[in-house]
Amino acid sequence: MKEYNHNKIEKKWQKFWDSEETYKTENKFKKKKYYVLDMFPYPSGAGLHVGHPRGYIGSDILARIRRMQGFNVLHPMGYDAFGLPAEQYAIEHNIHPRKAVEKNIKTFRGQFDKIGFSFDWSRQVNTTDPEYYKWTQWIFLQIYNSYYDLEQNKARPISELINKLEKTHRGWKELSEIEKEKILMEYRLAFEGFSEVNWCPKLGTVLANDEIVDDKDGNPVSERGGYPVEKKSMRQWFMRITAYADRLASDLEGLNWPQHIKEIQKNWIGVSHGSEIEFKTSIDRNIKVFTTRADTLFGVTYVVLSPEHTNIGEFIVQSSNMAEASKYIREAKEKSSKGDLTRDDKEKTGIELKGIKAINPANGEEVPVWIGDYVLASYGTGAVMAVPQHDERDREFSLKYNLPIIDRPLVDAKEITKKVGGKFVTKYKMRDAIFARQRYWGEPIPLRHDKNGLITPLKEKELPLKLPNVTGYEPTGTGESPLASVKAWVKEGYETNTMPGWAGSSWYFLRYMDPKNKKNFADKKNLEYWKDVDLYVGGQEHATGHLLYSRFWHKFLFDMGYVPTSEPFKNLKNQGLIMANDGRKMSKRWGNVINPDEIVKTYGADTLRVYEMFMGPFDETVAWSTESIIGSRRFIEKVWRIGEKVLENQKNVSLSLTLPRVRVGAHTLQKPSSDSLLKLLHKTIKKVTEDIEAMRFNTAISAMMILASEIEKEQGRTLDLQKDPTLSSEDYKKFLQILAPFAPHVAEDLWQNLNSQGRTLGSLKVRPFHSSIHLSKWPEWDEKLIIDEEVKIAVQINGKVRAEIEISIDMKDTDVFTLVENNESIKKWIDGHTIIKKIYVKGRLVNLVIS
RNA sequence: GCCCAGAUGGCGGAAUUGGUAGACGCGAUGGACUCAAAAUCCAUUGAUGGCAACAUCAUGAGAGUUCGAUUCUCUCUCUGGGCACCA
Repeated sequence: MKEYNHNKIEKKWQKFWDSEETYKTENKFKKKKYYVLDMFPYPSGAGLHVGHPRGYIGSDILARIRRMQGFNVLHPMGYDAFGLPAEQYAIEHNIHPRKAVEKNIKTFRGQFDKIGFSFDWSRQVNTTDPEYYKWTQWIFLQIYNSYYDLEQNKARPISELINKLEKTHRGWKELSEIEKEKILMEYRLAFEGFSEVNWCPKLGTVLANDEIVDDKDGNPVSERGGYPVEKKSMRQWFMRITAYADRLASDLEGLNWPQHIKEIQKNWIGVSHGSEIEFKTSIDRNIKVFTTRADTLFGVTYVVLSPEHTNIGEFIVQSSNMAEASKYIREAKEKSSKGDLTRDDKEKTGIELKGIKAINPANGEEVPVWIGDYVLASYGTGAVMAVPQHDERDREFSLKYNLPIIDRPLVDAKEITKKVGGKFVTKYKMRDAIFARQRYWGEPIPLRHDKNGLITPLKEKELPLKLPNVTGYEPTGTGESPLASVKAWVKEGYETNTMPGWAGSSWYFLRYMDPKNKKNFADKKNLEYWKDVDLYVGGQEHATGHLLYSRFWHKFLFDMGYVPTSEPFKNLKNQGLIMANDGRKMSKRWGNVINPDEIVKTYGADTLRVYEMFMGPFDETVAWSTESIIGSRRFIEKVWRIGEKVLENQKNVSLSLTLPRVRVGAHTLQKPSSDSLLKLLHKTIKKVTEDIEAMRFNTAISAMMILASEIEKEQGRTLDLQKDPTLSSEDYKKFLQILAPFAPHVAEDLWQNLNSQGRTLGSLKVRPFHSSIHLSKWPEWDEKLIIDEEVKIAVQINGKVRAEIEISIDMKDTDVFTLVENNESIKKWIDGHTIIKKIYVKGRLVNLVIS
């Protein structure tokens, strides 16, 4: 018997698949398609650890079974290589980011190849490739040149808006280009604006909210380094994602995604339906408030404005405590470290605007007007009607400042809104997305600014606008992108901000459909054929980032008629994390990282794959245990041993034949499988098929382990007695086929050996080539074979199991009860008792309720 | 604080719509094979009592519904994740 040498076998077949192009996907438009996608990785310098492949193995198993089931499978891989870490790495190692990315991609590819994935590498994409980001820029321009038409509830070209404005607004034509631009900027789906950013002078960079922590005095500092952070207003590019808030929220319902991911997105979008109500005041200014509780309008005791409210100045100048109020606002702004978006949850403060009263439109009551830092300027109208009786925050504020709390009856929200002339509106927590980074390593934004500030988009033929080479990637220290110090760049008037990391990843799944297209981001025919992603596998950390942004872009492309579906990912599955042995996340910093290369070297890729799928449920967090891998390795070895024996037997039979025919082969001349083993085989085929489709890989493997053990036992018995296996090699091949998605190398090796043997005619060697097991037809199970006619059922007395009996599956319940009541071990329990109730659950159990 | 998910042997985990809790794997103990070791195979392995047949108790804690609850309901504890003054 040959030794199981995983290194030899795995290398051999990886080479074979590569040279045979086993996994190459053609656009066969007649064949039914299946698109299995992994979230493409960011190729970091650290390479893959053992946790990364988990999702890829799961999706690979799906890709393989679908291929065998006759689908035309698209299963691509690529790299999301723009972004801060590459730039950081470049600075630290003094190497151009492009070079660093190239190097890291090579490492990644090497690691991928060792694990035996069935990716079609001819479709690889790389977001930093100018041929790729040309289309990222192109999509940006489409978004820039569009607005959201509220009547049609979809995006339309900005030219349509201009037409409308020309017709309806006489003065439009007289406006200067700059003035027009200003107005249009209010509509464009990609627009320029200013925003307060978290500026860290020491790092010379802008930080995201989650990159900031509080130091021991409660002051905001950078997470990295602990340097002070301040606010700074900066020119930015934005994406008007809020235009899609409603559709992004409501379309979630139709998606087959994990419930909690949908929940996270829903909360993030934060839809609330309410009313906008105007309060007249004692000065010549109204205060518009937003409320979801118009029914509490009679309970209003004061009105509060945010310190950043747009009209705050006009109120302050008319108040009798103007100096005090201005001082309060200044302090409030300083206090809010992370911008008004997420003011720290400290104690609420406020100040009354003395001398100004607001009038409750419901009953004409005069109430005081306050400024309070618990009101956010960026949500609703930036002003709130306070009802301490029904709102906890208003109550807290009232208690602190000794404001009255009154109990008034509730009224109908709709009626009262109408009565006071309010409007029904929907508000969202979600903000427009900032679409600019003051960084080098990102897609250049394809726009020109002229001296007067007029913006012109680049023409399509000018794309891609390639990143220029620079001498240094360090932040400029002024907050501007390193591109601002490239003379030629600035001379052309090119935008110096680059796109954020999520730009390239918002549409890459479309590029895989037609990755080499030079005329379009993808050809229409391909887009219509591959349509959308049937299964998307990735981590749940992208719930509010990538998964939301790509839905947004996709909806935009759908509105404009570029893609055939309004949602990109029909089904989504999240793989769970693999923690280290010590229960912590795998990280260089804890020194607990396990490299898959080492596992592959010692145990083999097939073992790694089986183990990672066997560890636990696919979507749950599990801890790595190198100790436990051995179980998966033993299983593979068992499969190997069985295979070697099948091969041996086949050889014996074929030797005894005088004139074997090539096509018939030895196996068909063997005895059919024994009943029980055949039955088990078919049950296993069913279980594995169904489990893979539901991504219950752990139980699928468990079922195959049971089958393998049974086969080996049977082999042992029959070989010892009569040298005649009871499992035909045809049946054994079916087992190999269902194992193939999990352990593609061993399965292929044994499959090829079994197939090529029958083709050897004495000294006449037939070319030992057979089509791959991975392109063979997935075995079917025989429903008739699976049914158990005799079943063991439990007999319970008052819910406690007292005996077990064997009955035929279609026995009538009365007969079953008779059998049970005459059973010796049951008799002793029912003697002297009366049977109150008899329950028979078909094929499962009998329960007798006795007094 | 609010929202979501989860808790089962020494460990990872199984358990169709409520129906024999602990499949499968790791580890452990004993045995076979071997000069020996490795590998492999066999047996045992939730707890307690008993020589045993067997009995009792067990799915984070407590209650409830039910003939029957790991599964459904309520309360609580802990763990993981999300949001964090969104009116």
